[in-house]
Amino acid sequence: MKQKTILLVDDEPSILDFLSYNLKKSGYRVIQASNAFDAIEITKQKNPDLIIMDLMMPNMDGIEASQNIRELNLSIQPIITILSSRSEDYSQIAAFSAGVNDYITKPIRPRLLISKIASLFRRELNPINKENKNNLIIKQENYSIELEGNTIQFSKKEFELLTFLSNSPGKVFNRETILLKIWGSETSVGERTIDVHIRKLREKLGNDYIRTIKGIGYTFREL
Amino acid sequence: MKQKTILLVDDEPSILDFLSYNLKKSGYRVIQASNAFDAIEITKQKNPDLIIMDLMMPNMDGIEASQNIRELNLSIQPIITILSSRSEDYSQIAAFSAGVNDYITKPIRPRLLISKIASLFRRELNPINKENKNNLIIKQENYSIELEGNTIQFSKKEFELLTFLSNSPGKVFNRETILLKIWGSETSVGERTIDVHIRKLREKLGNDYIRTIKGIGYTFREL
DNA sequence: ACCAATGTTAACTGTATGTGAAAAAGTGGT
DNA sequence: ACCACTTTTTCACATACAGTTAACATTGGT
Repeated sequence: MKQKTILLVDDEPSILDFLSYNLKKSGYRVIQASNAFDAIEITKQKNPDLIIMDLMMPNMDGIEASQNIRELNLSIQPIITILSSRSEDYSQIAAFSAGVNDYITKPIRPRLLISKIASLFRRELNPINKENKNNLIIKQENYSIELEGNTIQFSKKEFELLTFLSNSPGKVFNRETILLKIWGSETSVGERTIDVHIRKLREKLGNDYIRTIKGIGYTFREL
Repeated sequence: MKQKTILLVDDEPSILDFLSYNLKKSGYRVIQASNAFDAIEITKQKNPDLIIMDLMMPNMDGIEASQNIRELNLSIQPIITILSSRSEDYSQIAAFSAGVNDYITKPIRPRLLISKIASLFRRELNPINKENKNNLIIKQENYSIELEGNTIQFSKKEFELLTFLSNSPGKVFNRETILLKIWGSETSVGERTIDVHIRKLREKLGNDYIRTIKGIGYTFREL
């Protein structure tokens, strides 16, 4: 699926560069900010999947910034991780209540960081159900599924949308979120496009699987 | 009392053996696993009382494994303890939010470990029952509610109103406040609209949850 | 017992979504 | 480079439903 975007926030350029280099090498898209205010602005505009933010910064510290970001009430909440030096680790409790998801202490070991990030993202993926839930078997390989014995072919977009929804049965996704997750943050495609794809899915699956929550979005039927 | 079963999970055989020896000597039944996947399987099958798991393991780390185990929703939740070396202690926050009960740092002092385990078993009363207080579970992401086991669907406005009221049980909100919070400051919508929505909520939930305080407003039942 | 506040029902309406068809963009073979 | 074909997106119109209103019924506090 879509490449993950990470926002780095630190007032020390050397740390920004060091982290940036390591993260890019691992295939992430990286955005940098040198202070908390920029970080908040960028978060609004770019919807990063993960924010790694220094604790000590001039003007506004990472915890305050984190709180501000949570208060934006974005429909897709970024994962927020705070960087701190060992001596500052007393503030972990405050951090947690400010909406921080994780905590990393300096000095940073690149390999540990990368595996930690991977694990954070894995944890974000909701219950993974490629399983046979109600006769519906999803075959990743060839964009097809088996429904009550019959194999149904899907196009790429259809398949992505279907698996995205069905990976979190019951959870309601708004259009904004769907666009971001399937199309990515760059693309600007009309919202009605989603409807059309939903319709195609319903055409193939029948009307029982995808439900519309008017004013909110779509959801894959629970159970 | 029944003999307690402890599941040890570590990729280093030497640690497994070392711990195993000490625990068995203290009268515990010990099962070993060398990776997280096996650990999850064994947990399903053997229902250990306590799991002691290394933090750093290939493929899946202890915190992730812990989360996976919690998500199994076993009727008897094992106590989960994470083993980590001193230098990794930044991850404690992530650990606790993943359902880990305790944390042990290497190097391990056998006598300390044994007494710690004993104390863990003593406070065995799992306070992790945030479920069914008043049988009503609000699933924010699904725009749905579980009431005594049944899932009930709500429309957007209904859901907003319900969550607003139920977030402050016992507190009485007047119509003005409700309008402001749910409809916003701009909109001018007749006051009777609220009544209609309240009625729809009561239709779905029964009359026991939302109470009218005549002349003042509405309140969600306390407790 | 009164009457203002709230309950209830059904009809109305605007807007979000459904739908068909056609344009645009992508893909692969010759 | 071209064509045939598939996928994706757009557009224009139809429809359904959530949200609202209005009209009437009922309640409960003074």
